[in-house]
Amino acid sequence: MCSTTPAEHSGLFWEIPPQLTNPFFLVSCGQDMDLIDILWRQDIDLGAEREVFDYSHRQKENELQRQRELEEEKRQQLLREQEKALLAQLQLDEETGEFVPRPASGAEPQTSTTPPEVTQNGLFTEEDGNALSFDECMQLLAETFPLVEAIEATPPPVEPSVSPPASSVPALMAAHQPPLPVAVEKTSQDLEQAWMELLSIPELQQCLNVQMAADVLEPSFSAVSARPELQDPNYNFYMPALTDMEATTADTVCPSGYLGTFEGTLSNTIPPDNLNQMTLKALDLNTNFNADSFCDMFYPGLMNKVDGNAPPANSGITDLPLAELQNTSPLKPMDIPKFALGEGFESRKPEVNGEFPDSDSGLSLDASPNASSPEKSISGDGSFGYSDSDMEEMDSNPGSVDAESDFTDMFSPSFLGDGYQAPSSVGSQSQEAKVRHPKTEPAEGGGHDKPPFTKDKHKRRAETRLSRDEQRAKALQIPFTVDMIINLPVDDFNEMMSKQQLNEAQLALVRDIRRRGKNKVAAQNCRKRKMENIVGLEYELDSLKEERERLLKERTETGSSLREMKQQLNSLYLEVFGLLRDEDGKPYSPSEYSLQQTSDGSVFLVPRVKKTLIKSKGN
DNA sequence: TAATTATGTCATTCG
DNA sequence: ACCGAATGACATAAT
Repeated sequence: MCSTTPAEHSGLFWEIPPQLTNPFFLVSCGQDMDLIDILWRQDIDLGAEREVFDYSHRQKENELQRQRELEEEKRQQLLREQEKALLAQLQLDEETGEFVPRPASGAEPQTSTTPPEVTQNGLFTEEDGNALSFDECMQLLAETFPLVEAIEATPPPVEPSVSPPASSVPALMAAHQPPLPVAVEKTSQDLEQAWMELLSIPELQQCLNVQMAADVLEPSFSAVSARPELQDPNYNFYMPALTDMEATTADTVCPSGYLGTFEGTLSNTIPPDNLNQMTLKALDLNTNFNADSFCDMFYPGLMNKVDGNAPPANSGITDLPLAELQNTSPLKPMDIPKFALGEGFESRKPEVNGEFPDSDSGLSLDASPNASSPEKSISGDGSFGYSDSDMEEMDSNPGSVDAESDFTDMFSPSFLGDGYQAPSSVGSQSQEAKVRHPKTEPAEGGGHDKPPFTKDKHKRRAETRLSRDEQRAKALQIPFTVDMIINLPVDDFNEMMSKQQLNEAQLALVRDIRRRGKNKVAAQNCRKRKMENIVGLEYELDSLKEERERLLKERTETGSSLREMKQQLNSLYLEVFGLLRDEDGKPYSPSEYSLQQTSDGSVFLVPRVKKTLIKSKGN
């Protein structure tokens, strides 16, 4: 019966009795005669005999008695719930966060965990007919007034574009109910885009993280965290819901005006005591449409923080809360993997595991393998789980290097473990090289970057990253900076090492760090020199090419000049020879005479005949 | 997706 | 013989 729990109706939808507006309810619920009973009892002036409504007095009396019993039971249950609501806010958060039925109310059959199908099929038993009546009412109401009622029932008019929680509910319903107006989906899409843009703002993410850190320690979230919808397209609703959820506790952090809108609408409609109850009920309602999405919508922070299944692109966000968790919570480092693995998180997808930032720096990846294969947990496993992808994920949080460092520091002791043995430097390197990459590939391959965060990912590529050796040094708690280890002169380095009592693993690591660091610098210098050599050679090549061109040009010019001079000489010769005359005043024949110049500059006319004679004699 | 580039690392040689 | 620099070769990430 939908009208048997006044307290449940004291809130949002009380003004709209579904059983009166929806004929389907009367039919499907199968308790129309009970309703008539009630109506008859409530209004004695009905003017008609009871027999008009009843099949028989006997049946009605039985039903009436049963109805009274149920009402009494409901009333008691309500009292218990109200007591609990007044007891502690924390408990209420717990319930909403856990998404499970209220623990104390044994008389309450099924509420939030009731499968949606049960409430929808209309096959009410007498017990869950009462227990689910309000859910049914909510569903019917939602079906009858999908969007309008949800918003209009809240007195202060809320603008959909700035009220993610209010409008996201119908959006989620739309995923399950095709008859919804198209405008609703469009609105949700716009909201999605708007949220993507909003979430891409680092400041806003940080703002959200601060709040998330405050709720990290909420004890009951395992049921929420275990769900696998990491790629849920409704992820965009997480953060709005998060802000909504946390607006109740941390209004001061998030400046956005919409944070309190949904809260405000509820609080304006119902008394504060019923607020959480109403939230729970509304939650039940929406489990019919998209339970996962709705859960995510209301408890995103918990998911992000606890199970480490934060949407990968959001990995940068999760770093900070995790780090803060380490600092603020009584949890010990070793508790984290136990916590993550033992409380329902084992259902995580494998690739999601790798996606968790810092995961194999001691949390999830290396925590469990540690026990099974200790030798891999030594420096051999990429030096305590630090790998290229790890570095990438660690550095993924812009400006949170400190947080990451704290994180590493927190986990290093547990990482070393009792079975830790000093690796030989050579062995550690080779083994490290073997193990590191296969382990990181799944993490890389399992990326679920969401569009809003791709910019972050690109951005963080440019971030300065802690080198692997720096991470290793942190992991082994080397008391020196990598810079000192590498750049100190030999004497100073030896002196520094002698002052500190380091175990063999630390010594080996320090030696490797120094060797690698030196070699890294040497390689850089070598490459620099090589490049300089290449540049110098290229410059020299250009110079030589220019020289060659110049010489070729000069040779051409010289040749042409030589030809010109020869031509001039020939002309001069002919001119001079033409001016010569013999005793008879006749010109000399060029075939018989020629002009020849001696070394002292004198010019003589030499008869060619002699020449030919000499030549003939010589022959 | 393939090609190219940048960088880190190891092994080896050189001074 | 030892040590550190230099460098070739390779692997991997980034472009």
